Amino acid sequence: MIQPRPRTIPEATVARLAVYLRVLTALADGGRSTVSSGELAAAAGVNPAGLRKDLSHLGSCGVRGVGYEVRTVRDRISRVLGVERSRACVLVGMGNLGSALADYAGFGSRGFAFVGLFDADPARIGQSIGGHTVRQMDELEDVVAATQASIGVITTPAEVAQSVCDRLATAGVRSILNFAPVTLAAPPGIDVRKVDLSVELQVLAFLGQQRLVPALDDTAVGEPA
Amino acid sequence: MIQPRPRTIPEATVARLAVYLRVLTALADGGRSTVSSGELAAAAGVNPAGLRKDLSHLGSCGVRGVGYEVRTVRDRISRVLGVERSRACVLVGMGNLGSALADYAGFGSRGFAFVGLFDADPARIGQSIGGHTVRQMDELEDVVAATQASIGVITTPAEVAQSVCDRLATAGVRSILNFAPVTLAAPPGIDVRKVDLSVELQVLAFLGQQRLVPALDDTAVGEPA
DNA sequence: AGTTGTGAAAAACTTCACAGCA
DNA sequence: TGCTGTGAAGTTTTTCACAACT
Repeated sequence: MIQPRPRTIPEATVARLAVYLRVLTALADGGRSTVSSGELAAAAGVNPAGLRKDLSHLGSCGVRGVGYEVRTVRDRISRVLGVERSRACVLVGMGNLGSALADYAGFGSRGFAFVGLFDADPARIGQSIGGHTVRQMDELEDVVAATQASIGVITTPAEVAQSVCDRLATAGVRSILNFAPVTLAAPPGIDVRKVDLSVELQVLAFLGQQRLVPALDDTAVGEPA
Repeated sequence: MIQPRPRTIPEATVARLAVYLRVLTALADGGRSTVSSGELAAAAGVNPAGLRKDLSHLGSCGVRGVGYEVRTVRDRISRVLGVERSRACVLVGMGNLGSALADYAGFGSRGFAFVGLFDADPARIGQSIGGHTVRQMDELEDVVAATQASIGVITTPAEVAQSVCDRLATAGVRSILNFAPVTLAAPPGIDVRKVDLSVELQVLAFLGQQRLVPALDDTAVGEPA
């Protein structure tokens, strides 16, 4: 039984492919035609062998002794990641973070189009952010249905995030990116991914602190000096 | 105080501890005195056995047959994560995202204090965001030195992120959280952590698309067109 | 009974090392 | 020669299963 390419690409690989795609796009724009795994890996901050293994998941297309053809690999990653077709996203919660996302041009070039911005605060409704008008929550279901939006982004306060999640799921969104600092429960079949900025900072702080400790080995963790 | 425990807590565990801490804080505020690993795990979105293993890294303190004492575990995680003492952070790049972070109250309660906001754009200098005044880049080194800031957050455009990173590192910052969509090179001993919002969306989109595909099995991903 | 703490098994991921090919 | 592609080894992380304890 021949199964040369397992149909599933590891999640860790997918995340890195997105990074490679960015680097390759920049290289292609700069007129570069080939790269070696070493150079590409350095630019992406990963190990060269790992990069080669990642690329091998897309039925890889390097040339031994030479390297990878920039545009070929770029296009192949685009195709696998589905960047080619644009995906409709709705964004709920137009506070500072929501506004920042709505206004960030980088998403458009990566195949994401915000087709609806929503907020519960009447003061924000009607405002224009990143070329879109903020709508009231009532319209959420209709917009999702009309635009076939498949992705929802939640940037609301934590208290309402779950109910927004429920509404998005019911409305037909299939993937949710959650910035609210709560763990969301979603029906099976709905993919929820969480980005927690405080957690990132805390991990960073912990690692930084840990780097200093191994000398003073047995002083307990929290001794104030 | 004997310390038979290995001094290193796995990074994956650290990230989850931060999540548990949030849940425990909410429970404590709600007057709850004990939780089982099952309930806590559900609230944090993880597997109960994994949660127990995570907590075991802090010399765990559950009661068999009963569960964990909410405040005890909360305090212990706080101590290990170093949330108790406040950490000085500087933030460079006061666009939408930078402003959102500066204005987010959640950081303060988690032990992070922004002690300096910086931007290169003269139009932004002097503005007040989240109770702090935006300063010009010239002052970066002085502020880092004066405040002993150990964490730097980069929310600048990609093009200048590397130079900001270099300046932060030279100024004495030891950990950097990078939101700019580039991979930064930093001197050894400096910890860089990256949050890439586009990558998160792309992974989400890929996983969503992948869920639909397994039917059409052999239409190859990489047919050279 | 009910729940923790943890060794041991399993899975996922990373790195190494080198064969294979241009 | 130089660089890719990949099996194999190594490491980390997750999951399981159950003894230990209240």
